[in-house]
Amino acid sequence: MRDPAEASDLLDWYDRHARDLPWRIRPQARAAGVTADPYRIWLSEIMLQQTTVAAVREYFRVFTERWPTVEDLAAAEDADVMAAWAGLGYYARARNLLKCARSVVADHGGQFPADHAELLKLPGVGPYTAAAVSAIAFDDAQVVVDGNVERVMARLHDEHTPLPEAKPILTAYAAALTPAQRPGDYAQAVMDLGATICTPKRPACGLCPWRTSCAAWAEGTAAELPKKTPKKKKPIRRGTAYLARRVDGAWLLETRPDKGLLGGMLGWPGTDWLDVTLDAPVEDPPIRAEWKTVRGEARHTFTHFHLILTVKTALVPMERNASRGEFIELSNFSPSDLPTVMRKAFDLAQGG
DNA sequence: GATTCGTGGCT
DNA sequence: TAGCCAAGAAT
Repeated sequence: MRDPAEASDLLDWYDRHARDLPWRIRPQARAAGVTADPYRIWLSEIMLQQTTVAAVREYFRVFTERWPTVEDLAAAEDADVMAAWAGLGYYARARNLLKCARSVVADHGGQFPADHAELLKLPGVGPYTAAAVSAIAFDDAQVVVDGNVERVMARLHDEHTPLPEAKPILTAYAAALTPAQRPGDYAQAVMDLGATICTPKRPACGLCPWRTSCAAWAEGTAAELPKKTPKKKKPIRRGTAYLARRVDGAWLLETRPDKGLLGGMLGWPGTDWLDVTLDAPVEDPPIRAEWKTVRGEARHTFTHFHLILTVKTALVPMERNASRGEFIELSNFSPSDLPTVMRKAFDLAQGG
C-alpha cells in the first residue's frame, strides 16, 4: 500500500527547490513575514495564463517598471497597454487587464479584494486566477487548479479519464490535498513540481517528493497521463495585408475592433482570412495606389488555423486619403507594437 | 460542453 | 516537420 500524499512533503521540497521568479516571495521571506503585493501577483497570473514563464519574464519587468501600481495601470492609455502586450498573445487578456485595473481603482478603492468571490467577478479573472490570487496574495486556502495541478493529480491517482471530462475529479483530488497552512506556498509548490519534475513528457520521477505516494509511478503510467481528448486538425486560411507607406515614412495602420481575433491591436488593413477551400478573398486595398506584391508569403499559425498571408506594398503621396486606417508617423511607430502575425508581414515587406 | 482566442519552444 | 504544450477566460 502506497503512502497518502501529504502537502507537508511537498512544502519541504518547495522550501529547498522553489524557483526564483520576479513576482514570487520566496518561502523563507514569507516565513519571515514578507507579504506579496496583490497587484504583482494578479498581473503575473494574467500573463501566465497559457503562457510560459520564459515568455512572461520580460513583459512582467516592463509592465511593473512602467506601471508600478494598479492606479498607474488604470490611468494608462489603452493603446500604450496594447502595444506593451504585443507579442504575448491572447490579447483579450490585455483588454480585460485594463478593465480590471480600472474596476479595482473605481470600485474597490485601489485595493484588490481579498475575497475570493469578489475576485471572481473581476474581468479576466476566472476560477484559476481567483484561487491563485486568493492563495498567493492573501494566504486564503482556495483550491488552485491549473494544467500542472491537473497533471500531478491525474498521476498521483492514476486517473485515466480524459480531460476535460476528468476536470471535476481532479479538482476534488486537489481539494483534498490543499492545506490550511501555507496555501500560497503550497499552490506555487504544486505548479513548480509540475513545471520542473512532473513534466508532460519524460517526468523526472526519481526526483519527485511524492514518488512513493504516486499511483502512476507504481503502475509505470506517469508519462501517458493525463489523457486528453484528441484535437481537431487546423484548417488553412489565406488573405492579403496592405502595407502603405507615405512618402514621409508614415505607415497606414488600423486599430482592430475590440471583439474577435487580435481585438484591440494595431494591424495592417487587409482582406478577410478565408479557408483555402473557398474562393480567394476579394481584393480590398485601403487606399488608391500602385500595389506591388511582395515575393513569398508570411506564414503564421494561430490556435485554430494556419494562415498564409500575401503582402502587398505601395508608396503613396502626402495628400491622398485612405478609406480605412490612419497614417502613423514613423516616430510614433515601432514594429514591436504589432501582434506577431502583423510583424511578420512587416518583416517580409522589409525584405527580411 | 464546445469554440474561440497567440505565441514560441521543444520533440 | 507537424504536433504538442504552457500558472485559462469568455462566450
